[in-house]
Amino acid sequence: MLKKERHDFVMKQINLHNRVLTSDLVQLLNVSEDTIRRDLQEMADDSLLYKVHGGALSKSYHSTFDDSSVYAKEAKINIAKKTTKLIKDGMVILTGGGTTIIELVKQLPENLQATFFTISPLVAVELAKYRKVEVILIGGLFSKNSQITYGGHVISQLSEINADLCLLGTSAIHPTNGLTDTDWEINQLKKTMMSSSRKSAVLCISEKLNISLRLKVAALENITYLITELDPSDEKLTNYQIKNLKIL
Amino acid sequence: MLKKERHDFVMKQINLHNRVLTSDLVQLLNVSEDTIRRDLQEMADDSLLYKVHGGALSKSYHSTFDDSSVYAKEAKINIAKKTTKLIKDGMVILTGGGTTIIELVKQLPENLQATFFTISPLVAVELAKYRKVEVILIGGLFSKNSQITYGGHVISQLSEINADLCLLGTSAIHPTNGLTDTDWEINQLKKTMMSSSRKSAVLCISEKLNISLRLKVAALENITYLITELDPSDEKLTNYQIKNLKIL
DNA sequence: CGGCTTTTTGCGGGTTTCTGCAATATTAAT
DNA sequence: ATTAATATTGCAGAAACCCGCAAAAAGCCG
Repeated sequence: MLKKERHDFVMKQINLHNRVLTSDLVQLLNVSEDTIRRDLQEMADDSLLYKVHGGALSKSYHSTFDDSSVYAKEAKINIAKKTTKLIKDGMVILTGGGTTIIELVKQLPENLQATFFTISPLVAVELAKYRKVEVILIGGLFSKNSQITYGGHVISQLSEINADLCLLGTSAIHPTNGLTDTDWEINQLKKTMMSSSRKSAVLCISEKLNISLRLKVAALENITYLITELDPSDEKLTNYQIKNLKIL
Repeated sequence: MLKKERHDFVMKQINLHNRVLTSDLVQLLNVSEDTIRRDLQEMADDSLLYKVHGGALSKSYHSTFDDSSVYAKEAKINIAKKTTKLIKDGMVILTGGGTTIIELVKQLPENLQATFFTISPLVAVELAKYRKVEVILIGGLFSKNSQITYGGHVISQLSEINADLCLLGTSAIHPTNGLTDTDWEINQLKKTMMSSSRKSAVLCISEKLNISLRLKVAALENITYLITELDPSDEKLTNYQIKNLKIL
């Protein structure tokens, strides 16, 4: 293995995962730690990556820190962390799009082994960073607004899936009106996704609570998990305490 | 063993394995290390390969990863601008993935009204910025390496399309061996895409010229346009001047 | 053909690069 | 504060490299 080949390999890993661990590289490339460290050092000198204790990070990842533009990021990370507990090895999961879901994907455990169906290209790209995760992107018309695929073709493919868990972002949720939305297409998609999954989890920042929109997606009774950044005992959630709905 | 013969031998090895070791060549060709080194040095001067400590690497291999920074980008923008002239309102276009294609999409005229089918989520996201462009993302298994969808499902959907123009990035192109690739899946995809389109354009930075890889995608005769950053009259392109292939 | 130049090739010896080891210091985490 | 993981530093052997030289091979010309 030539030095340059190692460097290329490292770059590939970094572009893929946004980070590398020294110890992983030692195993993968079968050389000593010193060699890896020297490699990383050199590449850092060429400012191809950002070296840190234990490995290295993607340069772009650090400089493109306008991730902060994601609204209510803290809350979403909190939600994401709770949600990961629902996800076990071997599961088949169906997901929509949205920043909340993307945040969730970033929080998944490194070695998760699962199958994800998604209608969101961005979620697919993010999921692809996990080695043991199989990603199936459901194709169809591509929506400019919501950055997901939609239309009859998508619906028909979704309806053929049999997933363990369905992860949905939220437009609005209300104690009596349940899950609602404004866009008819998205409404259809969400309905289909829920009926294709045994269980469904609704990821919802607290601001979306107690809002009701025009189109009904599902009644509270048909949701399995409601996940917010609040403590499950928070008083804002008392109205949602019904049988069959687990609040996390 | 004449020098020229050695050089040819080295090129063959490099096209096959993407790399050679000085020590291997010494054994295989039965000459001294110095001779090999001199050979590699000369070939590197002619920029036929990339010389490193211990051997040499394929030019294409090397440039795939990290050279996407500045120099290649200029070339890609140049290619993109030429390619936009092929694209007219009302066309149905099929595209693959890759940075060259992304660059192209960024250069499209603001008010283009066309239909794009693509297997690349990133291309889809980029295309979605154009108001009058309809984007259909073809779904299927999602490849972690190449960031495109692939597999039987994709192939079967591609084969149902009837496009006006097919835009392909290039792994390697060669005067006699035509368009080639290393990955079997991608090979299949490109073949299908070409047969689903009336015309096909190959976007190719000049570094990828005169390189031949293992799997054949198409003969030069079956390509409609070859687009590089060079002037069409550049001598590097003379070997590609055949009937039916328009060089831009 | 015989001398002349040029090219090619191998060799010796000195230099640089690469890589792993060991001892020591630093950092992260509990 | 203690411990385990990770970094740093210097070193040494091996491998690869570079440079100049000279012999052999090939080309050139009268």
